[in-house]
Amino acid sequence: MEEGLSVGEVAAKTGLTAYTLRWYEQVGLLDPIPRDHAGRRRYRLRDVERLDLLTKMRATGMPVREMLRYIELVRAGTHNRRDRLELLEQHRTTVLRQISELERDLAVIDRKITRYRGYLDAEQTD
Amino acid sequence: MEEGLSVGEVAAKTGLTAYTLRWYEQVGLLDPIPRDHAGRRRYRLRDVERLDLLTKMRATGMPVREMLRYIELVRAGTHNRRDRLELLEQHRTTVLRQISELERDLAVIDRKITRYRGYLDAEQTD
DNA sequence: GCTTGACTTCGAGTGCGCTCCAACTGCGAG
DNA sequence: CTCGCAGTTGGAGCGCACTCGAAGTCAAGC
Repeated sequence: MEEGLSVGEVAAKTGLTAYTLRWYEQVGLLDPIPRDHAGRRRYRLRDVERLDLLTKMRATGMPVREMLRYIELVRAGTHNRRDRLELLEQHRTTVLRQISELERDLAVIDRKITRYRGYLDAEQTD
Repeated sequence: MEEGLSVGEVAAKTGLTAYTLRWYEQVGLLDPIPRDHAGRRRYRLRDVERLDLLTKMRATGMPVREMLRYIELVRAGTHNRRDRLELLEQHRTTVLRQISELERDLAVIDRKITRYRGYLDAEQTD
């Protein structure tokens, strides 16, 4: 048994496709993944851990461009943790705003739903 | 003063661009907008009201394709209000799931934030 | 030894939702 | 009367985030 996970295993684990995993590596979101003797990727724990964070960033709407900014900070060393923190906190604020806008907009749709329910109840009692 | 609003006025009101408004009409999200004697669009109250709903649908992540399905139901008459209601309720469920996923994913990012704060506090006290 | 299937690379293609360009028209202000 | 601006059309283009096709390699199972 080889060390680390294959691209297919990581795909299954993260919910990303193998295509996307290779593309993430290509654009620099992942560091070059080590290969086995046959040239196949073996993802290490730290690669998978990074993907855990990256997928959460994506899922909360962070653009790939900004994820890349973050990763470049990570690569640059530990002296810029304040910058990373700031980036994450900014994103956090964005997501919270996003959530409250969703709630606000959903309320409008809810009113429409209520209206339709009213029509249908009225029909019922005809 | 003409009846109704110009495309620019509606753009300002809805936050959509004039380009997008024309495109919505073109793809069928809006019924053909009446024109003044010079061929310029004059949006009626009902057009703007529909846009109010459409923008909330979009903002909550409904694909244009599905908005179109809804509008086609609206155009088909009042006998399918049950279908419209179902579509809206389904979207409601989707949005609620979306919100809770955002919250769940944000929690992971929050943990990272907490970690960084910890590092920085430790540095501070060095 | 051959097949199957998961992997490799590179570059091209896709779907979505706009966004813009070019060329033109018509209205109101100065 | 001219200028500038807001509008018109049809079709092309764009940015994003993947997604796929083609052609090839390798290893394990029958």
